[in-house]
Amino acid sequence: MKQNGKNGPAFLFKTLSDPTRLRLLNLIACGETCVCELTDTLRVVQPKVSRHLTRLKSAGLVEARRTGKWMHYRWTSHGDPLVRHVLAGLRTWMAKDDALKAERRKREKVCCKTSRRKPRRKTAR
Amino acid sequence: MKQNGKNGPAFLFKTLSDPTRLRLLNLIACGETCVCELTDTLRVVQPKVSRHLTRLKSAGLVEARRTGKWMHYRWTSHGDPLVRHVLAGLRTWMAKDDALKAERRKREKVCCKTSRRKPRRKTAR
DNA sequence: GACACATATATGCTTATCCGTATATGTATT
DNA sequence: AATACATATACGGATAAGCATATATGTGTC
Repeated sequence: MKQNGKNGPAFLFKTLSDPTRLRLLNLIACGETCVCELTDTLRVVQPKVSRHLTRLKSAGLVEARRTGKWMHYRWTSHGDPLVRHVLAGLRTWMAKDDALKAERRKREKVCCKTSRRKPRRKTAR
Repeated sequence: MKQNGKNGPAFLFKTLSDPTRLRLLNLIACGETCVCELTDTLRVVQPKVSRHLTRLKSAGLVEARRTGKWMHYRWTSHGDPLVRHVLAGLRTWMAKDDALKAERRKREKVCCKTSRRKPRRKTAR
């Protein structure tokens, strides 16, 4: 029932102390998101995204679901009270931040292979 | 009049990611506390306590007041919304933690040098 | 008041450790 | 085999611990 990662506020806050992870949480806050979408939107190399997602999951902040090759990440739905509380405050803060707002808009423009058409070629840029 | 330290959630959460700093916040949560009381209760060397308190202050989590040789630290009263929100959640969590509860009780037993001169000032929450 | 001295706290500085990143390689699905 | 994602390793930068010392205030003595 418990996640394999460490618990306690120190680990939670350390997980939240990385800017890249906050950017990831910001995008995932809009809804379930696959890794390629995150990589394309943030222009961050995929291994880096993957590593941070693993950390977010071990802290109980996000959950993952697999469909074929794609991993879909979403905000956790049944975290402990402190996690839920902090996430709520973070959502409020992120809604107001201009840079994060821009990335959320950009995410809408990125053509994700899972949700839209399936271009045979890789998504360049 | 804003704090000189960095702002933003990444810095805030990083500040909260250290166990010693959480222990300090836990003791200070009970009311204004001087440094000697913190070192005696936690059995942490004074320079270490001092550095962590500086960090907590730069993150806007605590405020300091000087009376003579003694520095009194207390939870911040006018932080930004995210700080206030996170502190509130943290207070709830800390109230339930057994180890922290024991340290709060121990703090009451520690004879602070300032207490002989005048009683501690409890701050309203 | 000027001085020496004690106490409370802060700060340099060095060392060790932690942590994020980049590159490369491995695994799984189609 | 190609694609999407994960992990392993090495490395550089950030940061905390430890020790010594500096600053600041208070107290006593003259």
